[in-house]
Amino acid sequence: MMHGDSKNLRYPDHRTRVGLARRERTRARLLEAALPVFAKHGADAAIIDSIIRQAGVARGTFYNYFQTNEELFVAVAQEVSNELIRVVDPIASRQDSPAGRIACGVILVLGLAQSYRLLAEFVVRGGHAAVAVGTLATEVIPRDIAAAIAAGECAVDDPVLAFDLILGPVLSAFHTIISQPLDVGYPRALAAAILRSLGINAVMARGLAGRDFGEIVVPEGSILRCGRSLGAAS
Amino acid sequence: MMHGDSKNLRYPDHRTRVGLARRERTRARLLEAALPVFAKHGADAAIIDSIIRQAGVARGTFYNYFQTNEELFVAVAQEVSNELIRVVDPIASRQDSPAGRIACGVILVLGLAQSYRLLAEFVVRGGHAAVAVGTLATEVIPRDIAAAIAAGECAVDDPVLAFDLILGPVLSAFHTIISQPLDVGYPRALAAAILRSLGINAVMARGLAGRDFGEIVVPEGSILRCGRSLGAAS
Amino acid sequence: MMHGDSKNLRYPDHRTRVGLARRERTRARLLEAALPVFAKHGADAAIIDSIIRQAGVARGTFYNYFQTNEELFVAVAQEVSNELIRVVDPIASRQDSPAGRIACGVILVLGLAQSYRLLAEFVVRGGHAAVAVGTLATEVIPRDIAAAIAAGECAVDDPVLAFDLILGPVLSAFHTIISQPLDVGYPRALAAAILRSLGINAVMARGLAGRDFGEIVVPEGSILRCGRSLGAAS
Amino acid sequence: MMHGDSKNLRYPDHRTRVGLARRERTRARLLEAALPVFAKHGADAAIIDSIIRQAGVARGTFYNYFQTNEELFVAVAQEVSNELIRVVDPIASRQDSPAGRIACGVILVLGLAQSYRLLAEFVVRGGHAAVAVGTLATEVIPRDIAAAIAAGECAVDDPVLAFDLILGPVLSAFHTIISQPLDVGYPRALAAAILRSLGINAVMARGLAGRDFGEIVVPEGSILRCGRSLGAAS
DNA sequence: CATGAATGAGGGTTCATTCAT
DNA sequence: CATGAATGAACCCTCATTCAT
Repeated sequence: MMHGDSKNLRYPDHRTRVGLARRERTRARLLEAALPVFAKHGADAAIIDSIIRQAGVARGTFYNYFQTNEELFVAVAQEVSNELIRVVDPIASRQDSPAGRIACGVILVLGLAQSYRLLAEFVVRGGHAAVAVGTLATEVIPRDIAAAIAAGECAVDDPVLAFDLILGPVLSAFHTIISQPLDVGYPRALAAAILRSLGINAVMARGLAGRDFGEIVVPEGSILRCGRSLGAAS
Repeated sequence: MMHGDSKNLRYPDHRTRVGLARRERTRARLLEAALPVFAKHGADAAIIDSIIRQAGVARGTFYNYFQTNEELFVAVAQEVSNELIRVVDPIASRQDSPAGRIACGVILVLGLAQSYRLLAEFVVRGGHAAVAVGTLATEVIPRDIAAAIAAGECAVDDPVLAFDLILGPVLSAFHTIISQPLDVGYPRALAAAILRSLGINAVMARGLAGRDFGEIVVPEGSILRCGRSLGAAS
Repeated sequence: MMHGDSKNLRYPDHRTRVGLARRERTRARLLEAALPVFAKHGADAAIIDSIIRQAGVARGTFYNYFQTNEELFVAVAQEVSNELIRVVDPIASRQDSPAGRIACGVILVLGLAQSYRLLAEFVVRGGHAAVAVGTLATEVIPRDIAAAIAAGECAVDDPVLAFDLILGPVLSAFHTIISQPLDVGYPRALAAAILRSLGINAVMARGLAGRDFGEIVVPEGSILRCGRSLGAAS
Repeated sequence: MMHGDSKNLRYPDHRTRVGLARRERTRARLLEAALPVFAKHGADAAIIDSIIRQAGVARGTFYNYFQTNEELFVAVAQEVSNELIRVVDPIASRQDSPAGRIACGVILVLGLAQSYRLLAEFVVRGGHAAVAVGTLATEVIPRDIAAAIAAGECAVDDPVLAFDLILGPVLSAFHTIISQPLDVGYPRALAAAILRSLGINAVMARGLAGRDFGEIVVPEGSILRCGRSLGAAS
C-alpha cells in the first residue's frame, strides 16, 4: 500500500487491468442508478443528482463516463435491450417456427415486466425511444418477422406493419401491467392475439401461445433486477 | 344589444358577456400554442416561455388559466380527445356493427394523424398520458369493445386486453407515421389486423376495413388543425 | 329607478350623500380586511389579493382608495392608533396625574392586546412603523411625558429617553402576549416598572398601577375587534 | 503537511482541508453580504439578487449554502448574536454583580449600535426575530436575570417580565439611534432606568451605570463591522 | 481518474398595477 | 365608480456542466 513492495513490480499491466475493471464497475453502478430514475421520471428528467447520490460517486466522475443526459439514457436502454435478448433469446430460439419464437418472446417479456416492475416503467415512460436503440427492435424482432414472412406463416407482408402489430400491443400491455393487476391468462392471450393479427389462424395461434417455455432466469446483477436488490448493495 | 338603449345602462350584463368571450378566446389561444410544444418536447417539457410567446400573451396571463404544466397538458389532451370524437364519431356511428365502428375509427384516426402531423407527434410524445384523459379512451372505445363482445363479434372477452389490442397498434402506427412515409394500404391493413387480433375472421375483417367512409371534415379552428394555419392567425 | 321620478328630483345632494357613505363603507371594509393580513405577514406582505377577496371588492376598486401598499398600511396603522385613543383616552383622562395617565394607558392597552390578538400581532409585526404614524405616538404619549416632567413626577428629563422607556417595554410585552399566556399580574407589574424606570418611587408606582380603571369598552365595528366578528359580516 | 512528501500522494486530505476552508470563506461572504440587505429591507425582503451580487458569487452558489430566505436570516442573526456575546461578555463578566453585568451589557451594546449603524438597523428591522435566535436572548440575558433575582438585586421576580424590561427599552433605543443623533448621556441613562425598572434603587442604579468599562474591541472581520470595511475585502 | 465547489443559463412564479368596458 | 382580464417587472429556484485540486 505504501509504495513499491515486491508483489506488484510488474504492475503496469496489473494497474491497467484493475483500472479497467473498476471503470466497468463504476459504469455499471451508474447505469443501475439511472434506470429507476428514468423509470420514474422519463427520459428528460433531471437526473444527475439522484444518480450520483445513488451510485455513490462524485459529480465530476459522472462526466468521465457520459457526456450528456441522452447518452446515459441510450446506454441504459441498450443495456436493457441486451439483457432482454440475453435472457429471452436462448429460450425463444428453442421454438422451431418463427411465429413460435415471436409468441415465446412476447410471453417471456411480459413475464419479466410483471416480475420487474421498474423494467415495465422504464419502457413505458421511455416509449419508443427506450426500445428503438439496441438490437432488440432493430435486429431480433425484424429477423423473426422476416423469417415468419418467408416461412409463409405471416399473412401481413409489410414488415413495418408487422412490427407495429407486435410492439404496439406489448407496449400497451406494459402500461397495463404498471397500472393494474393482470389477469393470469393475459400474457398468453395477448400473444395469441398478436399471432392472429399477423394472419395466423386462431387454432395455431392458441397452440403456439400455449406452450410451456420452461423457467426464465435473470442472472444475479443484471440491470433487469434493478429495484430488487436494494439494500444488498453497499 | 342593437345600439340605442340610451347609452349602456345595462352594461354589467354586457361586460360579463364580453369578459367571458375574451376568456374563452385567450384560453383557446393558449391551448393551440401548447399543442405544438408538447408535440415537440413531450408532456414534461419546459414550456411556458414558448407557449406565451406563440400565444402572444403575457407571462402572468398564463397563470390566470393554468396553475401547472400538467394542468395545461391535460387540458390540451382533453381538447384533442374531444375534437377527435367530434370529428370521427358521427362517421363511425353510421356503421351498423361494433366491429365496423372500431375499424372505421381506427382508419379515420390514422388518416387524421397523417394529415395533421402535430396530432401524431403530440400523442406519440405524450404516450398513454395523452390518451388517458378525455372520454375517448375512457368511454368511447370501451363502449365499442363492450358492444362488440356483447354482439359476439369479439372473441377476446377481456376488455382490458381488447383495449390494448386496439390502442397499442394505433399508437405504434402513430410513431411510424411520424418517422417514415406510410404505405398507402397501411391504415386499412392495420385496422383489419386489429379486427383479426380481436378474433374476427380474416374475410370479414378485410370487408369491414375496406369500406368507404366518406370525406372526413375537420372544422376550421379545431385544435387538430394546429400547425396548419400558422400565419393565418393574428 | 328608470329615470326622473318625483322622489329624488333634488337627488344631486342625495346621490352625493349616498355616494360618500358607500365610499366610507368600502374604505372601512378594506381597512378591516387589511389588518389581519398585515398582522400575519407584516407590512411588506403581498396583500392585495387577500384583501380584495376578504373585502369582496374588485381588483381595480382597491386603487380607487389606496395608491400603494404603504398607503394602506399607514391608513390601517392610523385607524388603529385613533381607535386606541378613542377607547383608552377617555378613561386615562380621569386620572389626576400624568404618571397615573401613563400607567392607566399602559395597562388598558395591554388588556386590549390580550383581548384582541390581531391587534397585538399587527403591532409586533409592524414594529415601530405601526406605531410611528397616528397621533398616539406623536402627540398623546409625548404630551403625557411632557406633563409628567413639568409636574416633577418624572426624573428622566429627556423626552426621547422617556418615550423609549414607555414604548419599549410595551412593545416587548405585545410580543410576549402573542407567544405565551401571560401571568395575571403582568400588566400592572409592567406599568409599575415603567413608572419606576421614569424615576417614580416604587411605592407610588405600585399605587398608580394598582388602581381600578373600570370597564373598557370597544365599540361594535371598531377595527380593533378585527378577527372577532368573523361570520357576522356578509 | 510541511512540503516534501514527494508530490502529494496523500492529497485527498489536502483537498478536503482546502475545500472546507473555501466553504467557510464563501459562507462568511454570504453572511456579510446579507446583513446590510436585511438591515435595509427586513427579514422578508426579496434579497437573493442583491446578496449574491454583493458577495460576488453565482446564483446557484447561494443555494449550496442556504435553502431559504429564512435560513439565511437565522444564520445572520445567530452570527450577530454570537459576535455580540464574544465582544461584550468578556467585559461584562468583570462586573461583580448581576445587575452590574446587565448595565454593562446594555451600555456596551448601545455603544456598538452607535458605532455600527448596520447592526442597529438589522436588529430594528428584524425585530424580535433578529434577537430570538442565538444564545444571547435565550441564555445569556436570562442567566443574568436569574442571577440578579437570586442575589436579591431584582425586585421583579417574573423572569419574563424582567426580560421585556431589558430588551424592550434596548430595542426602542436602537430605533432611536437610527433615526436621530443620540444625547451623549443617553446610554447610561437608559441603563440606569432599566435597573430602576427592575427594582434597584436609583442611587445604586446610577452607580452601576456610571462605571468605566474600558475599551470595547470588535475584531477585524467580525460581522458587526459590516458596512465599515467595504473595499477592504477582496 | 476522482472530487465537489462554483457556475449561470434557463426555466418557473408572483403580484402590484393598468385599462377597456 | 366598479369590474376583472391582462400585464410584465422582479423575483425565485434547479441542475447540467466546468475545473482547480
